[in-house]
Amino acid sequence: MRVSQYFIPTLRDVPADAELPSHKLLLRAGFIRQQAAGVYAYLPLGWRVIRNVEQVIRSEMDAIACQELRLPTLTPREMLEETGRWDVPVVYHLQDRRKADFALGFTHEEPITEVIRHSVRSWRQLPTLLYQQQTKFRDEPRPRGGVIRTREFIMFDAYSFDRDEEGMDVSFWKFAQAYRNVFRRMGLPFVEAEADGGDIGDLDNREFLVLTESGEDTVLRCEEANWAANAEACACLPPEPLPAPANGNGQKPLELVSTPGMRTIEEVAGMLGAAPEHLVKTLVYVADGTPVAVLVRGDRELNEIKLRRHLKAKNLFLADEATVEKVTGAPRGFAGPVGLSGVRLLADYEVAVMRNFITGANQADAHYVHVNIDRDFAPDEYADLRVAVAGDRCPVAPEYTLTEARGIEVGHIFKLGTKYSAAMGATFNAEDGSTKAVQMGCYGIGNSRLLAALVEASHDDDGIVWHPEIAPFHVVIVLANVKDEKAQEAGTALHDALEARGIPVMLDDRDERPGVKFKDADLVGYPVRVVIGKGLAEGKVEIRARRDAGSSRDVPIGEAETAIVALLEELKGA
RNA sequence: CGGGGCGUGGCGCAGUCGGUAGCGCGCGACGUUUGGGACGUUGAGGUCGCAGGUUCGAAUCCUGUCGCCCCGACCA
Repeated sequence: MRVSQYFIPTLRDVPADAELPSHKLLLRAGFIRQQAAGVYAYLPLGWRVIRNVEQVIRSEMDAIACQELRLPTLTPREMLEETGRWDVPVVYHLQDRRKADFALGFTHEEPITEVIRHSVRSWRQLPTLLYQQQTKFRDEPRPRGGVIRTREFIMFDAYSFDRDEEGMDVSFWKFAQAYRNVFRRMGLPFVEAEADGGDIGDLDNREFLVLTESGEDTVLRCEEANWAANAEACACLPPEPLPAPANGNGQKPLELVSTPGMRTIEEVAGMLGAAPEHLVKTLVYVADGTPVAVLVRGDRELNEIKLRRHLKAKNLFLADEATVEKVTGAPRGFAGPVGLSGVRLLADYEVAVMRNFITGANQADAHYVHVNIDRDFAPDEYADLRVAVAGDRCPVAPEYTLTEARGIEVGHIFKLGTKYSAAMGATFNAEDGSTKAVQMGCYGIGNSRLLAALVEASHDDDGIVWHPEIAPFHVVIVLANVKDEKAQEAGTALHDALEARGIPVMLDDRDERPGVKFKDADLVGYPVRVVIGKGLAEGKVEIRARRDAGSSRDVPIGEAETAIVALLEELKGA
């Protein structure tokens, strides 16, 4: 391929609305263009990377006998109503000319289960693994970060169907391994993390994240134990009990203090000269219509996912001012556990070991100091309810502490059990003659998001640095001076030789100054750059790896082909 | 949905006491140039997001509306 004939609209200036490095570079290097918020066109270079990603996934799916198919993008309303998902907020709805309702596919559990329930009758047909790579539509409240979070995106989604839970387990781990292979082949540094399954299923699930500053998710890691979890799902161990003070129980007398207008933890702590961790905040939530009060140490965040799970609540939100006042008898900012009645009172484990702390007094402009559990109040129960943070003990190896990092979720795998098969009647005849619901799993990779994650993970000040496995082209041959006929001949010959070997190669034959071509080569990120220029007089060409300017070396033109092939092999391995 | 910011040639921007739009890059032509985003000459390209309003006159003032970005909520 020749650069002069290829559509590579590179930009010198960064479009003003790009902030993330990946977004800037993908725009500047001519890989993507925006059409609307969260809606992007993939230009030839970007599309080649997407196709390479698909191809890597395809080959790993072949390896586990997972078969590619193609489900419709239009999903009939009735199908989504079977599982109660027609009204999910992110679904795009539309009507045909007869006023029949359809959704644009936002995920495909229903359509795939539809296929299975009509075609799988016997245990002998299971397990079955199926996947597709297709556009998904989700009306995201806030698209962001270029191609990281979009409303229309390309996704790999796979589904497993098994006879029983053991089989589902086997399929789940097959996919986990396939995912590792996929990301490794792309040279992508990733972590596997325990995660929250959201509403998709609350069984086992596992996230694959690329660690990068600009990630949307917070990951807590224990490198010693090789363990990680998404912060929203990371368990917190109950703290060690405090050592008993020498002088009795160490409790000071309860005291009511005036704190006019001091509502936030910072304000109260500041006024009373106490550290936030000596306060306990009392949060009032409404769970399925019933108010509950929750205690968390002042410097901690309540984890709503944990609370929702603990309460087994479908609907959970922070109470409004009026409800708070009704429950506590005080305006927002002064709620406390002392004297609180008529409401279920939960406390985070950490609160159990606190002594002489500060809380709201359930009256306007007042707080209690030296509050103590049992003496002054008693929670109905304790639970793990706070958000985990760096410095916490590792839940699986408590002798180590967790560190925090940001990550982009690029893959997520779930065990579904019979959630969808039961709802949709996907059953089969088991070996013992009974009728059972199929055990399912679902598995996703954000292909288009991966494009951004790959760039976030591999770029420098000059541009993108592609791994050969997914690079749009492996090699660029730069003709320093196109007017030089000898160089042209040599470049064309080398180009043709590499192409004949099946190596995707680009010949930069534009009538531009060399500097322009070098800048573009760096920006686009070809793993290997060959320059045919001054050295040709001595029969030499320059070869260098994009990732390492210092790797530049001159080789005799006759050895260029083998040197390039060897360099590509080296780059693939590392 | 709440908060903040921004809409002016393809891209980046300037242009508010209101007077009929400018700069850089890019683009076309010609010439010189050719190892890290060259230079000269010349040329094309803009209903100033849209709709109302105020005014003799609006990119500029007022009202409304649409779009885009960022933070948060949300993220099946």
